[in-house]
Amino acid sequence: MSKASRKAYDAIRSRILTGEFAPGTHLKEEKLAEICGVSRTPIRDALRALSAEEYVRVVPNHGTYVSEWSDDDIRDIFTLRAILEGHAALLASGRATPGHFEELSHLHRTIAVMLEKEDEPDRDLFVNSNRRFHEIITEAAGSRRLTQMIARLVEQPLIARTAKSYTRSDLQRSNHQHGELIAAFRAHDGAWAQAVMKAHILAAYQAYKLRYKISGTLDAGKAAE
Amino acid sequence: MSKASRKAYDAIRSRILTGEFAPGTHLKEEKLAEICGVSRTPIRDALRALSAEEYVRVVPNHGTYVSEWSDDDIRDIFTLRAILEGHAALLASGRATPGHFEELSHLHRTIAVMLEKEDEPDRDLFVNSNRRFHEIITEAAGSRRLTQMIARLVEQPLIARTAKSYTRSDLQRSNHQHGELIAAFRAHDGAWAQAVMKAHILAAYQAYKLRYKISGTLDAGKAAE
DNA sequence: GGTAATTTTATTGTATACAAAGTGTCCTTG
DNA sequence: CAAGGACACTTTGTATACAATAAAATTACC
Repeated sequence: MSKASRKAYDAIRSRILTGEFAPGTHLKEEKLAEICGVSRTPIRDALRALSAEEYVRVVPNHGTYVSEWSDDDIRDIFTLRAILEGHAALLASGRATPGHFEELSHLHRTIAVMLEKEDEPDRDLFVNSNRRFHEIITEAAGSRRLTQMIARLVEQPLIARTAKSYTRSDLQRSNHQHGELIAAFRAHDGAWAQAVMKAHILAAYQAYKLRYKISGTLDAGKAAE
Repeated sequence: MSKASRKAYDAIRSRILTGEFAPGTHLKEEKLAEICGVSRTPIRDALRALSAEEYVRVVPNHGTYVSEWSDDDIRDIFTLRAILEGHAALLASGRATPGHFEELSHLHRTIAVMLEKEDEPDRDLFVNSNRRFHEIITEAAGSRRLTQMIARLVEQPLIARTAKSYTRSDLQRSNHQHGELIAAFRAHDGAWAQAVMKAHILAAYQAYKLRYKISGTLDAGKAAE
């Protein structure tokens, strides 16, 4: 994507992420063009890209609307994340380099240090470190397609909401699981890494559900016999 | 997508599928506009859409090129198909309706009848029936996102090439596995359905590899303990 | 006064013209 | 003769004008 399109893409995406453009909002091209300071052409480019990533849905001849996520969508996202990131962890356990280990350990310690302090946990630090932690693992897995699929699932608003729903002990549990993942990687035990990653993500879903009062269980559970 | 864009999309996509636009080809917008009988604007729409589906890759300020698939890409595609379609089979086993059963059985018989004849197998019939068979299962799984992910993986040229690589006994094995999938669905045994589906796809990868002389094993194999 | 047809208006879709960026060639110069 | 720079050319990127479409409001007719 090039200059103006990129500018428009970033501007629109960030406004969706912050909630300035709420789910269901009808995004009008002319208005967006004005906001972004470019013409409608790159705006349309950006909207099509955002549509491919499910941030918006475009209805032909009607317009494009900010995506609304149903409880079923949320369930599907966590289910697929558990499956795909689990697989990524499996692959990464055989392919991670010393450089990967080092960065993972560093992030693990960073969060641990933050959680040891008395005051309110720094959730921004947690969200960013956590995102990077997961990114490293999917990168280490070494499959372009897998990386892209996961990236499209891990939409930021959902992650941010999940982190907000965490209690201090949830945060500690999460970081403990990160530590266990590192141990599994060091042992080159793919099955272990995969199991920890799945548990890690299903626990996140549980926290999310409790916070946002979604009922129902995760289908992936049936697979984990 | 609307009229002109759709027209361009279909025209370009079908030319990629038939090989008229070979992998690596530089697709020039003006030329495409001439071929499709529309202006460059909908052509660009179509190219961006095809890019999201990995049919082409667009290099900013240089142009868009028909995707070339490496052996690693092929491996990733089959691996991810095994995982995701396996999961779809798991879900479908709990959600398939009598209507689904009926159509699956019909397709199964159609292929069986075709294979009983003495003459050369009708590969077009096989490809189409097979595609529909898998489509029904992913639809029955009832997850929009999962359906879309699988659809993006199952690119037609790869499927067509796979079918071409099949011997008569491969075709029979494949259809036998379809029968076993139906049995698993009828028994509402998700784990069974998932296992059969994974095996079904990994067998397809094996046939593909033998035909096209790709070496290396499938990473997913490690997961199937 | 209500309903249906029609006009108006708001918004997206398409074409075209122009701007920017990159590539290669040819000329100049050391 | 080689290296560097300028220029021309090709191709993509962006803006704008116009066309098509769908929704809403208004008017006419029953």
